[in-house]
Amino acid sequence: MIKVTLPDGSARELPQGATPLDLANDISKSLAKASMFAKVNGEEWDLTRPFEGDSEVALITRKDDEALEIVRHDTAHVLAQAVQDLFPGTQVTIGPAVEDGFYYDFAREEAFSTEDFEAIEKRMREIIDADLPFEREVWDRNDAIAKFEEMGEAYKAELIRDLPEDETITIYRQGEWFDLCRGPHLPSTGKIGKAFKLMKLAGAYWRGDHRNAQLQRIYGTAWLDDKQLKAHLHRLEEAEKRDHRRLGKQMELFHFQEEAQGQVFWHPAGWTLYRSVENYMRRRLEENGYVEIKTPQLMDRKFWEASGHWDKYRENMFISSIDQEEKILAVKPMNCPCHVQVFNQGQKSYRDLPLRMAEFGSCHRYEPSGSLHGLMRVRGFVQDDAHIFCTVDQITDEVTAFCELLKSVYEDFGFEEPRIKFSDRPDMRVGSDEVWDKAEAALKAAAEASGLDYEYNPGDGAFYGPKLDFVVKDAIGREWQTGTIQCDFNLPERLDAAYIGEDADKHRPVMLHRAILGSLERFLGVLLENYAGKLPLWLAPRQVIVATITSDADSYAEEVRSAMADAGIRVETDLRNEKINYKVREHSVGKVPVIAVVGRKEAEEGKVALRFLGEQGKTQEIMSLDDAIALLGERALAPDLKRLA
RNA sequence: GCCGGCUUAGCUCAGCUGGUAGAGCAUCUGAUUUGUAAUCAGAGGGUCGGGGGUUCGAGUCCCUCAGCCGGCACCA
Repeated sequence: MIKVTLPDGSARELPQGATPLDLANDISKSLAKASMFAKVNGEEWDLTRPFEGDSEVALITRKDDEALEIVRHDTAHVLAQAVQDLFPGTQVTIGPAVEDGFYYDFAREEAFSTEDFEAIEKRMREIIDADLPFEREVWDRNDAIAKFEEMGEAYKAELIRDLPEDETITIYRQGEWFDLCRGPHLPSTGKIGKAFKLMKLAGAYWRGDHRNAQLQRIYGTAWLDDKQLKAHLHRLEEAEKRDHRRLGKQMELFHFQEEAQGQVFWHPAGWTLYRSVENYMRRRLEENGYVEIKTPQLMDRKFWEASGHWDKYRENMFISSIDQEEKILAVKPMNCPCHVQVFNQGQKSYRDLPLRMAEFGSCHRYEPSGSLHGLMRVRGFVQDDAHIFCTVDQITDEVTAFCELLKSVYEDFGFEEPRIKFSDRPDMRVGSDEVWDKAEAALKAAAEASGLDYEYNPGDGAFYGPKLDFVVKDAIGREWQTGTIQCDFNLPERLDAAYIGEDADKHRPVMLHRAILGSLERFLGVLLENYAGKLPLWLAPRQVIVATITSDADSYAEEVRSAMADAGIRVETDLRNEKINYKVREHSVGKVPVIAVVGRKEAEEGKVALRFLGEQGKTQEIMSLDDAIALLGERALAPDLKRLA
């Protein structure tokens, strides 16, 4: 007999060779039915895998979050079997569970088509209906390699070869078909259910390296039941509606065209929004002790060579030359070398530090064509960039102050707290290891002093220093980096930045590269998606539409518009010969936050009827024009100005 | 950049196996003066992404280029 202990501390005796499933059945039939897999002494364990002696056991049921992961992983196995059944000669590679579903990467000469999905899904359902048991087998390493090679599964053989020597090689069978897999799996394919759907086809490099062969990836989504699946598909549809590219068109904010690939044509409404954000940011920077500068678009390549950008990013830099001159100018891909030029003018003293130098810096980068994505990834963009020149001792305070400012800005824009990543030295970098040790230690200490909750992202730092990145999510869960702060001991050296210390000697300052919004373009994209286009009053390009009910109210409407405009409200009239229903609908669809309805009654009484977006069905607020102006004027203030008021 | 898909009116999209293009909305014109999410009627609008080919004939088939979309890779 063996003794198993459950999480609540209770213990049971089971015969030798008993499995977690036996345990579950011993407790109750319903538990056995709901169980998906087990954790035995902390290790993930199939329900049908016998205990290996006395154990501590936790049964994971459908209610647990981890259950979904198993279902997805199992669905990936079923997908692989279905594909190999239908398309002989296709090699399998890897197929993990991911957020919302799973994928499987296949190697096959011919391309799959989404038209194949129907047949594949059908075969998958057959495999699930067959209720094939998942059977775990431990194999000898060399036998496994030989077997997979014999089967023509070169990728699988390579995977096994690269596993650590002491790793137990397990394969899982489902009927005739089997795959190398660590497990665990459900007891049988029937337990997976059918709440899955193949979603999309994509290319993906073997082991994520573009120098390797490209595989064909099939993405699917999988859930515990149809209701969850439907809900997920519905979420995707809703997310599509708040795609900033679609909103940009609907709200006439901006457009793109192929003659200026990756660059934005801002329309009047979009530019109004852009300026609201920029002006807000400018005030926040000023309030926080920054000075603002503006530097050239084109600069001699020698500065980029000195900084190291030319070596690392030459391929991604636009250059400019002119017939009359030999020299090559680079269109600036970033602002730091320019800021060092400003810093280097005149002699700086330790008393000047920390010097916080900001620029709404317009930059251009030749981003790979496949990476361009609406406003989120462009070739021409503006950063709310700044460089803080400071001493080593000042790093912690400056990082802390920066993080505080960033949090406050994000709050003003209505964002949840962003995810934070700490990235250290990359393989391709400048500077000695000693300098990197210093920079990483300083940044980490500062992050910890600021009480940041960050994840470690090894090897992903900038080539000149480690960084903290701030990441937000878009409408369909894709993540975009916005803010950043980077600790740099290298560029001051390479670009010869210096200040005179207390000791009257020359010293190198540390540069903290930092941005809060990152690229204004990207931030606006994220902002639009975050609000699904329904921007708060202070950001809305058109804040109020004065809509008339009959033409009798035209002159009064103009009076209202003019008074509101004088109070600084962005307001327009709609005097068209249309029904009020029509106007209300059109401006609501157009995401105008406030519609001021005026008819004969309002004109006679000097009032307006305010209707607020997103409050459909709620009664309008009727008030005097003066009260309306006071109310809207106050509500339309940017959050920082509201705090001052 | 790589893999796959898409590109038809200002916008959103139909157009089967090849027989010289269609809807809704928008626009314009007229009528209607209207009380909180689409008033009615009429009209105009397209070298079907560019180039090349097959064919008696191409929006439809083939090649090629570009852009966009979805991933991957990249992201100072």
